[in-house]
Amino acid sequence: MKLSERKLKILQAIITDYIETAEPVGSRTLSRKYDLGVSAATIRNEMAELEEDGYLKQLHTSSGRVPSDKAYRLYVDQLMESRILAKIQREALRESLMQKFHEVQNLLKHSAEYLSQLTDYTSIAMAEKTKENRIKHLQLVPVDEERILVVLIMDTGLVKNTLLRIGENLDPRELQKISNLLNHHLQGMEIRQVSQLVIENMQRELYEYRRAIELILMHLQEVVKEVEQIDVFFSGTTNIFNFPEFNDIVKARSFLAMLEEKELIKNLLTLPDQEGLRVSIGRENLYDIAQECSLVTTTYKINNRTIGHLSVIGPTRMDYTKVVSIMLQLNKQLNDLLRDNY
Amino acid sequence: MKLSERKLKILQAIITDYIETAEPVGSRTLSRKYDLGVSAATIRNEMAELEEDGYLKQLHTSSGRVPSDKAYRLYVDQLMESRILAKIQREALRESLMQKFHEVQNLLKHSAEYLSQLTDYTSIAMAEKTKENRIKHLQLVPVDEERILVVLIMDTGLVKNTLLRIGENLDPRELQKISNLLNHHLQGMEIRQVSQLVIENMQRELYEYRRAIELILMHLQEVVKEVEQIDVFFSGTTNIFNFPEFNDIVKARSFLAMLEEKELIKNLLTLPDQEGLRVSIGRENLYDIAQECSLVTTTYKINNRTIGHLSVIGPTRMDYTKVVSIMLQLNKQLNDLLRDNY
DNA sequence: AATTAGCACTCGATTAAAGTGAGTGCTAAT
DNA sequence: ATTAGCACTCACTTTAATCGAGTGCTAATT
Repeated sequence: MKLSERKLKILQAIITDYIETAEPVGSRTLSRKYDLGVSAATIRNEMAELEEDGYLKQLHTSSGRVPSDKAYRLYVDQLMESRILAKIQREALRESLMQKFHEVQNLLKHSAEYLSQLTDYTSIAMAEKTKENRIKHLQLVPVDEERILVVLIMDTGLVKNTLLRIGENLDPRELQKISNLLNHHLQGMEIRQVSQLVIENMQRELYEYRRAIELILMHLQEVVKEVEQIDVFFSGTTNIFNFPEFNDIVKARSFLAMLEEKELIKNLLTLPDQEGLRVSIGRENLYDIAQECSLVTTTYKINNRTIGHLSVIGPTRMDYTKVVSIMLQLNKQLNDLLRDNY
Repeated sequence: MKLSERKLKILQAIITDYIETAEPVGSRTLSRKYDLGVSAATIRNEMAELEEDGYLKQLHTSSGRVPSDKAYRLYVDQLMESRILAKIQREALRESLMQKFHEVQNLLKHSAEYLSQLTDYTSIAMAEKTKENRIKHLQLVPVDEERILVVLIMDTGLVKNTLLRIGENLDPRELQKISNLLNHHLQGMEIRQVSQLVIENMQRELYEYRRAIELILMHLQEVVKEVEQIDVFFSGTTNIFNFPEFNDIVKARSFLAMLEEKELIKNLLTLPDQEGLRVSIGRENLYDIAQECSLVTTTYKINNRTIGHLSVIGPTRMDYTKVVSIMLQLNKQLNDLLRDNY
């Protein structure tokens, strides 16, 4: 069942108008505001049919109509035309990203900040759990007589450093020796894979430091446990107050409460393994609280392993054109950066 | 002008009741609910005088009365008796903090999480700018052929690591040599103090690596610039929806918007250089938007240098007794931890 | 002299009723 | 097939009426 050219035109006008005004749109407004070449009465008839087909919804008998999730889906898939960001804006973006690139862990976070500024919606940055990350390098750094700093570099660029109070007083040369041994045995492994056997092997090899080795490895296990917590960052959360759909305190509250549920956010962002950019609209989201929201999400990888997601979340009445354009741009720039640096 | 015993008793009852119910309290409720030994009429007369003295406010002629900031101040300074946390709770807290202690940077953040959970208010963790931090140790770690990891340890326990793409291919021994040189010259200095002269000295000393040395130092300058941004973390922001005073969308919005103003938050938390615990009530805060809020703030130091602040923020009608008790406990535990580890 | 009971009064909050207007569906004319 | 016309619907706004917790004042009581 395909929609006629005219129905599409009307539907597009309705969606555009509703995205702009957040008010249910009626036939009269439509015929006056948009040049559709037919009268209000005709539009009324077409609207009735669009409603039958599930593209429009009426809040009550005597109100204008509002696009359904199905309509937004059609809009995103077919009607919308993505704009290209101005070149200046593009280059400013690139500049800013470059500057923030020193610390990999913060890249997503900073990107989220730009994203919420550019789109005026709320943005989410989520770093993937590092469960399956492999050790790339491990370094022991002396801090003072009592303590060392353990620096752990993963293959996805994640760097984790933690203080460890070590009983013995080890000089830098000794530490280097232990570092070398650890690197030799652990490189390319997942930390959780490190078995008792491997530990014993190492202890045998450097018998005089067997206590230190044990301490360090116990410590690493704990650190990894900590790292496995989901790391979610938000920007522009108060932007939702700009949207009439959240103007009621209960809605606003439940939106903000939703953001605090890390598990839920994680599931919203990671759903199917889809390439590039994903738009999920309203009831397409499996959680009740998210069914009046839409998300536009992109996924980032290093070495073909997902390192995180970036997402824009807002009401289903979202300016998809704007958001998608901006995210496509950002996606491109970030991917370039990641490719060049990893 | 001192308040009579009876006035104090009445005032205390009013504050207690208002903190509990958030409703203006009238003379009748008061005489019924609290055993004050006098009739409602007498209370009415006393209340009228308390209002004259600025301890109570009336929203309109025929409403009950509400404590003023002045009343809260009196309450916090004289009437309130801080409870002691149950021993079990105390030990659970200690346990949790210990576990999160691996990374110094995250300690404040995690503390804030506990704080908002325990108090049911919003909590703020703020790390001090590191402008004046001194370099404790600096380590160059090889990552692969092209890049090294620069690990910077400050005397306040802050650790910062950043990737640096370095042109030359340096083997670990060479890197160690440069590390040593850098440490020798830079230890105990503030990064911003590192002058061109120092750099030239080092370059002369290790002439063959002069390019690497320059690169690293340029890089450090940039990193420090980045670190100087204020780092603020919140927990339990949606708790404010539990308070009737923020039940109106405009108030809730402006509260949340206030939190997003990092500069403002910084000024709220750092005001006077006061030891221990500080309570600032309503209009005592210099910013308009914060004048309906109270903050309870503690400051943390390492080596007598401030490393950060922890704060609980909520309506002036805050359960000061609860919040202050909890914060005193946490403060003690954290200080113990910091003393033992730094 | 201090305390208390009694009472008229105030004023925000709640409820009820009336009025408004944008939008619809249907019918008949074009 | 399209459009003008019209009666009808229903959320939203406005106005009026009522309610009730709380006060201040006065006169009686301790």
